[in-house]
Amino acid sequence: MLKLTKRTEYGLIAMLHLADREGEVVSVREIGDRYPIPRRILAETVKELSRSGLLESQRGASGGYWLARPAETISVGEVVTALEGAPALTSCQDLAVSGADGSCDVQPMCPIRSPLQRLREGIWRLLQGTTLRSLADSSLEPHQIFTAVTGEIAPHTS
Amino acid sequence: MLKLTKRTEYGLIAMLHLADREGEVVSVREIGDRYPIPRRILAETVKELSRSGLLESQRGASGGYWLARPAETISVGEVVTALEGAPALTSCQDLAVSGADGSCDVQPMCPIRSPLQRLREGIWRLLQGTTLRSLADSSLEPHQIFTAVTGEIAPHTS
DNA sequence: CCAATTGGCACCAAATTGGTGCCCTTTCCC
DNA sequence: GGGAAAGGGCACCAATTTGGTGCCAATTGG
Repeated sequence: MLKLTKRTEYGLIAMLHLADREGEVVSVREIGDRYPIPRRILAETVKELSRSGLLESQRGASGGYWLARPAETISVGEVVTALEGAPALTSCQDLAVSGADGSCDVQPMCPIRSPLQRLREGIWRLLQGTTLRSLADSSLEPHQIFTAVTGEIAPHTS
Repeated sequence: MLKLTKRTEYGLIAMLHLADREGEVVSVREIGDRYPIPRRILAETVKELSRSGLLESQRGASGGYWLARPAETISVGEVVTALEGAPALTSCQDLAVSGADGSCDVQPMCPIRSPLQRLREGIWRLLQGTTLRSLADSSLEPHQIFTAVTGEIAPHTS
């Protein structure tokens, strides 16, 4: 099913929120208070993003998370990859590993003929080409961010 | 998980095969003999494509399926939609229905601000912009077609 | 020391996927 | 007319994926 998982959506929301607070240390509690997301899952998700190196964290009382890099250098694709793995193809690696027809054995040039692979790659490029900054700069209210990502309406936007 | 279902992959393979035999009536048996796909599922899939109007069929002894329209007018997006439904957003319909913030109530103009929606739309456009013909014209051998779509290796390419 | 916060696992229920079984209907061909 | 070859319709099933919890340990500021 060509769509992102809830966890990925949550992750994007969190990343967006952190992008908005760039420079500050933000706790999961704060993020959870703003969006109708199961706090627990949010914590899991953010933890995962931290493990993947997209976020950095500080434990303890006044701890929390923050973007590991500037928002304009983090792509949606990276978030997706971190939370649900690279979209199967990753160019043509998969084929190379299984020892396919032999045309794309060496990694150097990789204009895989398979047009469908290219299609998938196109999607991938789309994701990689969209940065958190470009997402955040659309001047969206918190609840709008939620709506934008999930397609649902935020119940308790507080 | 940003990826197509097996059924969709099978569907694409079948459509590609039928595009190659444009003008002829092709049975599921023939398609099934060429690719390592559970015949049964293939039949289900093709039936579905027929119900969606992408294929036409003829019952009886020498029956089979054929493309309902020229291969250059059928997009990958249509096949995907037929087999796994339209990718959730279909522009902004979903939001409008649920009565969101009010900006996109009327259907006329729809430059939804939500950039993520646009992202999903971009993917969609990619799929809609790729025709069966453009897929088929990459001069692929049958087993290469299979490999292209599934990312696996065809066992009995016969 | 205590409360706030992140870190790590194991576990679970529901939905989605991938795949079968079984039988009916239509049509060609002998 | 009858049988074989095809498509059509459903119901059903097992494995995987998703979405979500429980529970507790480790860190750290006050």
